Amino acid sequence: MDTKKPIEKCEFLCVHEDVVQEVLRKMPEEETLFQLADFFKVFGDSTRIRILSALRETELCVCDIASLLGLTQTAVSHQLRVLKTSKLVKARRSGKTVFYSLDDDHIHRILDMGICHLEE
Amino acid sequence: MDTKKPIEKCEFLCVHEDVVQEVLRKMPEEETLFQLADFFKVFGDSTRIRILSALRETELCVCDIASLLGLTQTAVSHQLRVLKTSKLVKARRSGKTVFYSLDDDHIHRILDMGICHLEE
DNA sequence: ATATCATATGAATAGTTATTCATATATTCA
DNA sequence: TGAATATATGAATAACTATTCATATGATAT
Repeated sequence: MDTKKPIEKCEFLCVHEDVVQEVLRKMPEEETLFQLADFFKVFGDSTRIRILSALRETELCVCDIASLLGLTQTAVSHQLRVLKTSKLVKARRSGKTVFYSLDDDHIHRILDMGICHLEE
Repeated sequence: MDTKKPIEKCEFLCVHEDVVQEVLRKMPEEETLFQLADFFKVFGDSTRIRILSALRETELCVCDIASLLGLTQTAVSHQLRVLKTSKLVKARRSGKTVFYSLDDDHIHRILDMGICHLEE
């Protein structure tokens, strides 16, 4: 309560304590918010967005995606792993080839919503 | 056509040219996809998500946000600038205090959609 | 089995970004 | 005007992440 002030200067002197408490009570769990940020983070990279956007049309193998987007096979493979870990895409093996596709229709909608937002 | 192969090894030998062309034709503009990634990127940070989540309840001043989330005033201020630049929040000055709030209802819905997705 | 092809992966590098520190600006009050 | 307060900002640092390089794995065909 009586810690030395010189260092703290303007540290939170202006806080509206009641408002803060009320908001804290209403907000979702910390954990939920971290998960939410992680969720959006996956969409927040142009390479991944372009991959998802391509997969929105049809399933594609790694080479097709690389060719399509002008990326190396390795870069695509790494990002597909991220997308797969996040359950945004799924893989289907056919011989030497692995075909990727969007994991479910939900992903479609999220992309559409984003594009829709840009158009405003 | 007859460039030396040794270096290229497995570079795109397996491409399904017709499929690639078709997808390319249907995909949105490159530019749109980059914008889309940038849009999601703003949501892809836990500090920003927590700030937005707090502002979902009510407008708040910088100090309140900092106190609420256990962050420094500076860190909050920097992130508010990012959010403001991206048109996700707006500022209202009242004397020495600046109150921030979500820029429009749209942001609400995007957050809700994200949370909704997590709950599946 | 061996060679070839498609994909995956570990490690290193390069590029990006969030936070901190120091300080500046803007507003109020005495 | 000068002191105090709330917020903003530039520069440096620290943490993170995408890409590349080299190589491994998995699958097919000869």
